[in-house]
Amino acid sequence: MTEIALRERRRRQTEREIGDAALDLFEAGGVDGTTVDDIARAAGISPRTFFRYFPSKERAALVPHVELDERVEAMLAGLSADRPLLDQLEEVWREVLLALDDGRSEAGRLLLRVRRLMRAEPALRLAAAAVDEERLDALVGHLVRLVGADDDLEPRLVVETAGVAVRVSLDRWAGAREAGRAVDLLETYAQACRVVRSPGR
Amino acid sequence: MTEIALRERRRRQTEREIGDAALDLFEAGGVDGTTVDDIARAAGISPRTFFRYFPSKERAALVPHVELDERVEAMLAGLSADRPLLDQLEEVWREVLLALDDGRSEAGRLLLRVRRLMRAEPALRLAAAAVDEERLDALVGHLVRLVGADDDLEPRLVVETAGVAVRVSLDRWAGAREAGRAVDLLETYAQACRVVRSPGR
DNA sequence: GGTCAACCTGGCAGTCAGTGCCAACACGGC
DNA sequence: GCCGTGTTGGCACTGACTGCCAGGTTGACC
Repeated sequence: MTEIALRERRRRQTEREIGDAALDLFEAGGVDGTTVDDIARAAGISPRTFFRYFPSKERAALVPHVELDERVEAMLAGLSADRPLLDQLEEVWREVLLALDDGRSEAGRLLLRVRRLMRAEPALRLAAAAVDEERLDALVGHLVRLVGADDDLEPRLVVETAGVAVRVSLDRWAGAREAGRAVDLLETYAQACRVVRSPGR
Repeated sequence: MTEIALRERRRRQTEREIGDAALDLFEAGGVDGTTVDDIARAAGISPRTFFRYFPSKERAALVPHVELDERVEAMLAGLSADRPLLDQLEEVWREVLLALDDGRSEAGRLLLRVRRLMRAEPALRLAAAAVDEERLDALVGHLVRLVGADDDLEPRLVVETAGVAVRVSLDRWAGAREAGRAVDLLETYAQACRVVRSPGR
């Protein structure tokens, strides 16, 4: 029992250490300019061990934020079949963006670094897309079960649509921050949701 | 002049030959089970030459359909700033899907094979996502210039939203076809557009 | 018809990502 | 102190991808 929890905590810590090292190196020398050996050396582990923690070097920059993830999980578990799904999803993502506290919270600071990097690194965008795909697929599955649909077309479209608003908002936020401009993430997201809801002019 | 056109035609032909070989092999043994050497051998070229045609093995399965691409290009060039962009984009994509003729046209047959493969092959989905990203970015740039916006938030969201409808429709089409069910691509797309336009309930 | 220049191609050698296998090791439970 | 489980690192290997160079092709031009 406690043993498992202990190991889990240890694992998380190592994960974070490797992730931090990767992020530093990626920022300093680009993803292509950084080898797995570099990351492993910086994190004090062997390359072989690196691949026991991450399936690719890009993924090391995308360590999930456990605490935030758990909150999302809880919110998604609480979705109701009785209200429009898009409304509820937008509320959930809004909560998440709020938790980033414009880059001041732990999760926010981290995500800001990652999204900034992503803007310059196609390889990172790809890796992030793969992660997103998995998560959104799972979410679609959940929604299908929730509303008892025999067809996942609508849930899938709603999930993807909501996802687009989030992704575009985050990207613009990171881009503006990088350029020194201040952009309110939540306001951008609200605007994005508006556009997505009535995209014709 | 003519020389360039000739070389271009030659190049296209080789591209198609390599692409066909890759598609065959991917269908037979999966993407992971196929090496670049395999593809090169089947296409009668050296591995070194393969990489002069494609930047990765996955991309060999995603050879653009020149004829269709040119039509799309022409349609996108004819977009007007005076009508809602989403309406126009949906019309363009509708034309494209129409040209697939439910998998009976050359382009349709090819795309059906590719989309089928993509459903089983994450690596292919990733590669396709990278291609899409580039194209959609270019389209967003075009729209920004067209409407003279100082801000690409709205065009980007519109383009991505329209893209989601297309992608989801194609995926469902390929999936249904694979399962032996008949699904009308255009009808699915129309339904997807409807959902995307009023995603709440 | 021969020469020139601009490609196109293949081979070679090298880097690096990622994996299977095995031996050493850490550690909590007994 | 011993045991089982899980973690780690080294080794060797496959395979993607690249830079470089040495022929070969081909159309253009005299």
